Amino acid sequence: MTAQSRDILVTSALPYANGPIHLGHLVEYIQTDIWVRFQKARGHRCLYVCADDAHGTPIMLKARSEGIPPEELIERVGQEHQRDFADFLVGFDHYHSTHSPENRHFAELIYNRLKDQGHITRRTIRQAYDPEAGMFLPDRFIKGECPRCGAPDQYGDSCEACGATYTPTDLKHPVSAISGATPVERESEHFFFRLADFEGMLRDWTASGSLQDGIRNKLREWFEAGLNDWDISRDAPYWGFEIPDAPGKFFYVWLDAPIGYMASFRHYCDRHGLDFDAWWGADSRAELHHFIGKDIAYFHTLFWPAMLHGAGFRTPTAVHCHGFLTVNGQKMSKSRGTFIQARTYLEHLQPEYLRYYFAAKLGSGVDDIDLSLEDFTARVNSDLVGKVVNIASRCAGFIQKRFDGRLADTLPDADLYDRFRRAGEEIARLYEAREFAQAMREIMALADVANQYVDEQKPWVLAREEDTLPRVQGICTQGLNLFRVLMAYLKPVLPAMAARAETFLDIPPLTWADVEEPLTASRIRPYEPLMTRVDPKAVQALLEASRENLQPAQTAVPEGPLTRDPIREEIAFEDFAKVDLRIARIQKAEHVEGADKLLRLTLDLGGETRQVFAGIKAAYDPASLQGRLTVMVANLAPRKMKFGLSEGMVLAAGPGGKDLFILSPDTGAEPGMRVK
RNA sequence: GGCUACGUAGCUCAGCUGGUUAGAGCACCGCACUCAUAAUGCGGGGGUCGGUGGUUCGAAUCCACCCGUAGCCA
Repeated sequence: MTAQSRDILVTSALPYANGPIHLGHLVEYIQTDIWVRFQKARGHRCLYVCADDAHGTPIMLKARSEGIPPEELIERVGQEHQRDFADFLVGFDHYHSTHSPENRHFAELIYNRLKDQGHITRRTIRQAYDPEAGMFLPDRFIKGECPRCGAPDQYGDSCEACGATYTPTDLKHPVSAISGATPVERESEHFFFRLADFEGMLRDWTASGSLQDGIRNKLREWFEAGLNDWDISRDAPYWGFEIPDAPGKFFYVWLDAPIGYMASFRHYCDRHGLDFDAWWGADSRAELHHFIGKDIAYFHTLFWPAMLHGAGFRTPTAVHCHGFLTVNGQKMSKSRGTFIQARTYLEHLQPEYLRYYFAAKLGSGVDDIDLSLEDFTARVNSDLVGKVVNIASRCAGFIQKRFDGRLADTLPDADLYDRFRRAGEEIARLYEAREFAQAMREIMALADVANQYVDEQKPWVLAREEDTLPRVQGICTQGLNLFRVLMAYLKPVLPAMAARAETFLDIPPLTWADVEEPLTASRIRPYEPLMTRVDPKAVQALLEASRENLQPAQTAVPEGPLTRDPIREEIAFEDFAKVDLRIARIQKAEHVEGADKLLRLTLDLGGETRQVFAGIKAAYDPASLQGRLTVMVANLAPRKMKFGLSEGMVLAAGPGGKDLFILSPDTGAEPGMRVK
């Protein structure tokens, strides 16, 4: 049924070895793993490799702060990463490290070949240097005041308050984040990769149809802006590979990171007797697919193909970008408990819930996807347990009790089975195109049909009469066969549940081709629940645990709101009692024309309404405020403002700008209630 | 700030190159059923398709501007 077997090498981006895997990472590994499992199920030779990205300044500093050698840090984190991936059923064929002999070999090889062909140049640049720590400082390690808006404590590349971008030397009052010393400028010779040498080749590669539309647009923009040299060296002290014949100079971590794909595969080849060059040689006929996040598209669509081409290797067949993960519609947040680590999730919930939910939301585009925990619970329970598992569950009892576990010899509705079988073609096309969400929709539509079938046939009615009882065996055999087809289609997403289904049906591991023939006249085993429901309480516990996770981190930071803004002088109760705080419902929230910071709020006090102007425009979307309860100062003297009269104020915490947080009462509070 | 995406029912999302009364799942309401992990089936209510203006016989779908969200600016 399928075309000839393909050779497909697949990678996910290398996770950085200075911290744990979180749910945002998992979008990518789950997406890739589903695609790989699908290819394998279809009978292709598909290999999935990955590695830890184990070099660079952040790792060097983190190891230093823990008082251990970097080797020890990356070994430990590497083990943690692999355990997390394995527990999420991500099935790498090999997982390696960029701090490995293979990677050193390829980094040097590629560098030397590029250098021999004149694609490397040297140039002296001026850079911030920490005289106390004795090292050059990456932009992110310099802090100071924003040159545009004066916001304190901003990083060396951009301002979080006003969004300005600049270079570290523009910062006012810069300090090193490492030692606190004032950085000085110092000269150093750096090595550059001449990316512009490859513009023609890159334009051809871009046009070859292996990129998503959004990414192609982005590339066009980058081409128009012009391709600049890429700085690929860093000065000692640096944690990485020293550049050959250049003592004290190291490869920038981003140079050897993607080379880690090759190193990992090389290691696999050595163990399994594969011909590396057949996959990576310039004339390779194997496919090479990289799955990455959209934030690192630049490295994978420009530097990486250019490096490969320049060094005489093949270029990628495709680079697949995905978007970011938001939780409950917002960026993952430590304070909201939505910055969820893989390990924390595993302590509360099954990995396959998340695999299915991601599959149900992922398409081929670069759009962000949202993990809405309420939707997550409802979707998994309804689709997987209510629909799919239900088919097996409602048929199994009859076969077991009435027919001693024996399936009928033939299917009563061969056409229906055939319809399920033929749907596999379209579902495979969707998997191949990474349209997982659409594939899940197709599969669930079939699950609905299967439930309708059982409903129409009413085996529970037929089972009451002796003369209609024999038909029950056929109907339930039909139902179980429809379930089996669905399970084959879902197996890339739900490998563990598929394995339980295989045990239940007493069949060898399902492949895509198995659906060609129905399962008849065999014996099944006693039914056991194939999947249990998501417990909303476990979801809540997960959020709580994630919130707790960073308590230590927060207390470890010496500087907090209290040091910046100390508690004010003591007051008497009478002083406090003068302030009349009331619960208010935000009836309307709207932008004020011409106002930079203000929103106009119409507050319902449960009897009267007030107009209040609040300086929270940067922090809240008006639509998200409407209907919310909050707390206001109700007896504050009205104030005439440029845009109208403000009759009170709403309470909010935070330094300002985007970081403002208005108050919410617990459920039960009603507009007008006094807060005391 | 510039650029690239995105903004459709309470929630999560489909809607290809513009064309009859805008769709699905979940949630909600009613009915049926009781085999199944209170699962399933049938029916129903619910949307000014972010806003404003424009192109067109006709726009959720094209254009401009505005608002909001995300990413990139090496």
